[in-house]
Amino acid sequence: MTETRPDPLKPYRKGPFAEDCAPRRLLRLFSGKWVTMVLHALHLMGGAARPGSLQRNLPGISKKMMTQTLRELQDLGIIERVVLQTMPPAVEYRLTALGQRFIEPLEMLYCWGEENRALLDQLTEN
Amino acid sequence: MTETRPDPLKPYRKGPFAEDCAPRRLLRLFSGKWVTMVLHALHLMGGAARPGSLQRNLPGISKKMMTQTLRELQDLGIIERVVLQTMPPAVEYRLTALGQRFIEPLEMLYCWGEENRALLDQLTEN
DNA sequence: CTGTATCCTCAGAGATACTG
DNA sequence: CAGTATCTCTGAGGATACAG
Repeated sequence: MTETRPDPLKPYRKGPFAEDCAPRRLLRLFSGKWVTMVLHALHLMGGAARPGSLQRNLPGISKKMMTQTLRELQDLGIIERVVLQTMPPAVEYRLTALGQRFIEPLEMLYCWGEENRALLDQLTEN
Repeated sequence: MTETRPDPLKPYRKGPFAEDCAPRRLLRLFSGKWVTMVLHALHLMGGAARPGSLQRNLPGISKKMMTQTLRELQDLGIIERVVLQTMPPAVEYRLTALGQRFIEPLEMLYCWGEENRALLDQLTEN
């Protein structure tokens, strides 16, 4: 117990390409299958949307992955869950101020991808 | 044998957030654990580098993942494998013209990440 | 030094059914 | 409609030993 073993994360912390450097953390955030799509959709929908609406706009996502992704983004402080005081009560998710900031690099990527579709098509498919 | 089952990819192909739209393909390319780090390192090293050198600059990557990532990028036409006619012969990998183009969005992300380290630190860690 | 071949683990992702 | 709870499974990622 309390064995003295080498920190398994240590090797990642050295050098100019450290595993947990800022850019890498951004890339990790974007590496989930649905995170970027949910954020992008949320952005296109004006920064706020109801779960059902989101799900209908993201064909292929399961209810589980939708909830899971929303929860993750919520825990990160990127979106917030708001209970609307309507009758009957409704739920919607909104980009936070922090979340809005992360839309910037995401939209950069989306724009680049759309403008350079030709390059992406050029990639040898396998 | 040639069963007639519903195309499992079909649902992803519909709607404005299609799974295989250009921006998504770019994001998928960048979602591998080492792809972006290898490309970024290669870029910082002048667009060409020997495998051993790359590996020393990417602490934590195993030889297997190194080879695998290089092979993948090579198959996509993003990098090329060059055998140097030296004595003894040596190998190096170079960004192709196509590959150079993909450096653009990647460096965008890296820059954004570095300039916005504060925002990334602000994410509620869990 | 470069690259391959195995084997293994575990987390991400999905299918399904159930609860307010 | 929103959300939870299980169960399953594929495959990305990693460790290790071997080969040219």
